[in-house]
Amino acid sequence: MDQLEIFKALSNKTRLQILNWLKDPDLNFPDQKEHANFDHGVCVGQIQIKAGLTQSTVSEYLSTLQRAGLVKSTRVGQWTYYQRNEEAFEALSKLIQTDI
Amino acid sequence: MDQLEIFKALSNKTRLQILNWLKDPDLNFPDQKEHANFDHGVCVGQIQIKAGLTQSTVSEYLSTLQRAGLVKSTRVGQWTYYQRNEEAFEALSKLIQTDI
DNA sequence: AAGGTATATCGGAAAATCCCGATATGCCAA
DNA sequence: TTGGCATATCGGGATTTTCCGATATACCTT
Repeated sequence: MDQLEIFKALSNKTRLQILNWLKDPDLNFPDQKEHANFDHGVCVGQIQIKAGLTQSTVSEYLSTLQRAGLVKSTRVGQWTYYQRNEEAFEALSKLIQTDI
Repeated sequence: MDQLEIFKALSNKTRLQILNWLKDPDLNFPDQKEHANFDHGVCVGQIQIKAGLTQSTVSEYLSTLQRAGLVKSTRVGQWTYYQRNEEAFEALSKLIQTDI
């Protein structure tokens, strides 16, 4: 758990929004719901549309969140699905009570 | 509580160290102990020495932490004492469990 | 009032981050 | 195997952050 890397990852409005959207894929990504379930999370393209930024930027942001451990990804065919890593948030919450 | 401002304030190694040092002034600022108590926290000069950065930088960092609500300051004569705002950390810990 | 000390603010060079378009990679279907 | 689609990576201009030295402000002492 690299504190600094985590806080840097959280220091961006869009990345915070993405994490928030991933809390409720059903609500925030209705389009994906028609084609696939959310067992592995939400695919990059859906997140990109919602974010309104370019594909490259969103892909990079998701990598940043993953390097920080805040999300995990699953590749299925040509899609990469991202979902929150809830254990990381619990750990971060506790870390703030003890280490920071 | 501005999430983004808080995470930006925490996205710097020195600022994280300062917050950590302020958890135990007795241990981390023995020099101040000889001249003043820690009722209002630690003065900028002591923090500056420990950080090994210039006075202006440390002053700026403390302002950043204060704007984020993570520390509070008290002016006494020519000294400004800074101390942690523990309520903010508790709130942040809970915010991560609910809002992020 | 004058000089000394502690802190805050200003201006700026260097480094990091943001976000883009272009391109590369990997997978799938025909 | 060729073309199309999803995602990742690359190169770079614009903006922000980092950290400095110089200067301003505020207070205290004499």
